[in-house]
Formats: sequence, structure tokens, C-alpha cells
Amino acid sequence: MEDVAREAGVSRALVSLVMNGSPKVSDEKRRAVLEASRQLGYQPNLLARNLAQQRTQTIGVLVDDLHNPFFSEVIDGVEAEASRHDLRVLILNGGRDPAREAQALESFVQLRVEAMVLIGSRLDDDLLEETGRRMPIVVVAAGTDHPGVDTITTDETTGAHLAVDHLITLDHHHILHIDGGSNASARPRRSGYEASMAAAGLTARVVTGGDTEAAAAAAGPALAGADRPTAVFAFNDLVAAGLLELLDDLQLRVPGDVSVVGYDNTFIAGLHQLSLTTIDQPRAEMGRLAVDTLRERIEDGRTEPVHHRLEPTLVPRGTSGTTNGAAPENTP
Amino acid sequence: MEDVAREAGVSRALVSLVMNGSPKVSDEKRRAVLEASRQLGYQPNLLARNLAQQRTQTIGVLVDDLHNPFFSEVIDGVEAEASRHDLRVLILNGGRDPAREAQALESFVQLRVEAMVLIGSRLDDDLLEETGRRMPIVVVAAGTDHPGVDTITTDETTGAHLAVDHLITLDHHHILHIDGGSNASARPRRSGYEASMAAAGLTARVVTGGDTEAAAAAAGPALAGADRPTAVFAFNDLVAAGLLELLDDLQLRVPGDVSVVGYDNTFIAGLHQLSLTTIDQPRAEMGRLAVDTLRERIEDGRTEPVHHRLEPTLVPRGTSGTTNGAAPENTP
DNA sequence: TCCTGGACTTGGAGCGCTCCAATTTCCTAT
DNA sequence: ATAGGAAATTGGAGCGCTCCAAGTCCAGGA
Repeated sequence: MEDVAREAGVSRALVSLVMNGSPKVSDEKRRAVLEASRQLGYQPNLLARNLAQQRTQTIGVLVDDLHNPFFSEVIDGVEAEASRHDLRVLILNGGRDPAREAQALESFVQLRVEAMVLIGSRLDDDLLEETGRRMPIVVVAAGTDHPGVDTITTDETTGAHLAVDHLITLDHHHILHIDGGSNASARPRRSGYEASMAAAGLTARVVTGGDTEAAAAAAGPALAGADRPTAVFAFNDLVAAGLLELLDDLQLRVPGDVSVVGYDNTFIAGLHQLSLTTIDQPRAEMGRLAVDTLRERIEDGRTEPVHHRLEPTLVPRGTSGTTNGAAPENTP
Repeated sequence: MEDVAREAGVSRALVSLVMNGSPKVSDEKRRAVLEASRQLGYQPNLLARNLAQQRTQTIGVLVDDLHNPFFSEVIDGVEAEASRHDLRVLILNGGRDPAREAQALESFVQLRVEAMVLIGSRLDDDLLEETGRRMPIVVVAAGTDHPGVDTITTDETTGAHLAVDHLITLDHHHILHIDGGSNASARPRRSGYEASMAAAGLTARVVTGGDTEAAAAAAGPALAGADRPTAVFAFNDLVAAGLLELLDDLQLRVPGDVSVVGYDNTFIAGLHQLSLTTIDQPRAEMGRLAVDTLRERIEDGRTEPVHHRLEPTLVPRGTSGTTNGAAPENTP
């Protein structure tokens, strides 16, 4: 910067003004500075600027799992809205590991991002709340509301309800749930399932799974056993995809022998070959809303946490239907 | 920091030493500092530290498209190797838009990352080379070598060759290629296809596509036309997936009527329901290698660019086979 | 007792920028 | 001409940290 100033024959301060597009610089000097900085290949040091300015114009996005298409679509929404407001977006990947997430969180704090969006976070409430006191935080798609920080969720109970009711309408009575293991949404989705089953007078049956294709294996024993379920409500689309493979291996037809419902309505659910019945969440909208929520804190100084809850919807496709031969039990 | 020092009854410099885990601090003082910083909730300011230290221990990863599973698996490799060497990894998303990518590149420069990994970059050589003079850059999976910067690629010509030869072996003569449009790998993959076709004495036929499912639509006219190809080599798995849907709509059987080969061997290719024949690239390995390559510049001061080229392999699955009824033309 | 050297500590300059108060320049209206 | 004021420019302090040269302290040897 020093050099640019000298080259352009002005003071450092003026270079600063030019670099920040201040209107009160004469065209002549502006041109000189621009020319000099181009010639010297000068790129302002953001570290120094942010330090001096005491603000970074940056929000941090911590994503649970970069591989899950659900999350990347939320990020789309975040980026779209952030760029509308000239906010830089930095992404850190938690890799489905709480320890790595905590580390990423610390990184963001130390980098002095102005706010952060945690997508599918697995962090515990204490850490969240503590960090939330230092800077605006919004937790997106992490299953439940967290005290002390803003949250954007969809109603997981309703989502599970939609899935179960859909299956019940198709005359299924024996519906298995593969839950999400340690995923943040696992608990509410499972209890939504349990509640819906109970409400319909049916017996809930849950196997502990996870949030990747591999988790489908957990359903193996149940599907091979004698009292095989006629339908499975999988934690998410990835698990459902894995399940479809498993069913294929077991030579069970879908939906003839077993119906399958996923969750998230990611693009793989829409592939004709899978044609997976699933529950949709408005992903991009959630991302956008997250940024807006943060901006309310940054700009308007809001301090009490808000909890936005959006509605999921059922997307019926080819993997759910009535069971094969099994005649309705009570037909005379 | 000032406050912590006062609280612990030491100088600022000592706090700095403690925060950086210097060995020459007495246990007593160390404990005092740690205690004080815990009490005050002190988090060192990375901006200031990096500025003073003139280094950031951070590498920037610029990814072309966060949605493409291929890229996220490369990122896995990058992150694994980076964390082995205590390097922070910052991710910026180019969103398949060269302008956004250029902007992200500038962000990284201004943030003073120590090196950057560009995955599937669409940036032009001039910009790359110029930036490459300021800091270590490695371009991963962007189709071809770029002068002036390090590159990690797989041999796209070989990849295309594997695909085409596989189809020819299955007795296909009329093979269509949906190319990658503006994707960085489009050109070499297409010319690999063309060369292989020419070598086999076959007529190449290319439609301009892209790198998402929607691109498959470009093949619509060709598939509906009279001289329908018996096989299609799609730019990547995503395009291939879209193509499978299109074929389904057209009531064409795969591989009975049309064989399909994708590229990248992403997880969707492995789904039983798609069972897509494809070309594998060692994604994680490419990511790891990228970091190692950068470290050679950072640590050992290498300055001449290196170009690593890995070998792709064919992964035959269910979407490729011999054509249906069409009897071999020259059978007596 | 005094000196020496190692183990700790500390003050202060400096990293590259912004921002404010102060100064200079340039008009315009008298 | 010239005071008055707006516009343009500048010097310097300060952002929070590191790092180095220069201390301080203390135990052991002469």
C-alpha cells in the first residue's frame, strides 16, 4: 500500500479511500491510484483491513456433511441471500464429527466472522448457547430448537406423520423405521414416527441406523425375519437408497413386497430409477431465511432468539403402494 | 489479551507464548494465563495473529460445484491430508460460474491463504498463471494441464478411450457423446472420444450438453430420430443419470436398446437401481496429492510446476451390453 | 562474596490497514 | 480581491497480535 501511494504520488490514506470506493476522491487521483495498484499488482490485505475495521463482512457456514445433497442445497440458499447483501461466505466442513465441528466453530470465532450458520449441527446446547452469546448464530435443520440461538427447522413431527399416514392409507400396518443414529434430526423424526404409529394403534418398530447409505444394513435382520414389515420409513433419502439396494439383494420387490419412504427429497429421490417417495423440506428457503435471521441481529440488533419452523410436504412417488397378495385381513 | 495479561499478572508477550504453546513458560504462569483466559472467555484474534505472523496456515479450496459428488470426494482427500499437516481448510463455492470463481480467487488472495486448490476450475490460463506467481496453486480435475501452475488430472483421453472401447467391444458402432458444455473437462473428454472413434473407423457424433442432469435433454433429438445411436457416452454420471430418465420416458430399454456409460464413478453410479457403467477417477487420492504438491512449494520451495496425471479405470456395470435384436450385419 | 549462565519475562516496534481530526485546495459569492 | 465554506487530502493513532533484543532472577562455581 505504501508503494502504491508513493507510485501514485498520494498518501496511504487516499489509497485506502480509493480501494473502498469512497465518493470523495477526485477522478484524477482515483485513476492514478488504480493505475499504480494495477501496475504493482497490489491486492489489499483483508486481514489488516478487517482488523482495523473491526468487522469482516463474512459469515461462516458450518456444514455437517458436504456429501449430503440436502445440505448443499441449503448452502445454495445461504449463498444466494448472502451475496445479495455483500456478505462473504466461508464454508467449513464438520464431516459428521462433533469434535471437528467444535473445532470449526472455534475457527470461526477466531476468524471473527460476523455470524454463523450451522447446518445440521451436532453440537451440544451448552457450547451453542455460549458461543451464541458472543455472536449471532442460527442453527438450520438440526432437528429441534436450541435454546439461546436462532433456529430454522421444519416440523419433523409433521414430516414423520406425513410419511406414516401415507403408508397407513396404503393399508400398511407393519411399518419399520430406520432411524438416523447420531444425526441431529434422528430423535424428533423417530419420535414423530412413534407418535403417529401409536395414534393409529400400531406397534412401532425401530432399528438404529444412521444418515448414509450404509445405515440401511441395520434393517437387514428385520427384513430377513419371519414377521417382515411391509413398509419402511427411512431416516433420509440416502438411507432409503441403500435400503432399495438391500431389498433388491433380498429379492424383495418395491413396492410389491415392501414400500419405502425417504426424507429430504434430494435429487436422488427424483431419479426415475429410484422414484422414491419422500418428504420434502424447502432447503433453499431455509438457507435464505437463515441469513435473513442473522441480519436481523446484525443490523437491527435483535437479541431474543427466534425459531422459524417451516412445513414439510409429502412427495409420493413409485416406492410406496399397497402390498402384494396380502388380502385385507377383515374382508368377509 | 491485555485483560488476560492483567488478570494473570503477566505481560502480553507471555500470554502470547502460552497461547502458542511455547515450552519456555513456567508451569505456574502457564496455569495462571490459561485460567484467566478461560475466565474472561478470551479467544485469540486470528486476524491479528496472522497479520503479525505474516502467515495463515490456511489453504483455500475453490470448488466448481458443491452439488457434484465428485468434487466433494476430492475435498475429502484435501481435508484429510491438510489436517495431517495442521493446515486449516477454507472452502469457497464457484457455483459453476467463472465470474464467481474469479471473485473467490481474489478473496483467497486477499485473505492471504498460503496456497490454494482449485477443483474443476473454469478460470482461464492467464489469470491462473498470474495468481500462480503470487502463491502456490494446484488445479485439480480441470481436464488439462495449465501452464505455470501445478495440476492433478487423470488422463481424460484414456478415460474416453476406455469408455468407447468398452462399447465397441460390445459391438456398438453408433456411439453418441453428450459433451460437458462449458465444464473444464469437456474438451479433452470429447476429443478423447473423437480420437477413439476415429481410430476404430467409426463416425463420431457429439451433442453439446453440460455437467448436470438437465444436460441429457440435448440427446433427445438424436434418440428420437431415425438413426438412433445404440450407445451413449455421457460427459459424467449426472448427465448419464438424466439420460437414463430420458430413455425411460422414450420407452427405450437399457442396455437392450441403448447402452450408457458415465464418468466419475460417483456414488449414484453405484446405486443398484442405476447400476451405471462408468469411468473411475481416484478422487480422494487426487485431493491428497494436491495438498502434498502444494506443500512441496511451501516447505521445500519448489518453483517449477509439476503435472501429476493419474490413470482412470473402467467400471463395467449394468447399463452397458450388446444391443437387442439387431443381428450382426455381416452374418452370412 | 561475586560472577556466570541458563531459564523466564518483558517492553516496544511492527504487521497493513482504517478512520478521525486537521490541513490544504479550490470555488463561489460578495 | 477576498472571506467563507465545501471538497479533497493527509498525518498519525490504533486494531490485537508476534517477535526480538534486553532485561530480571536465581542457583551454582570460583
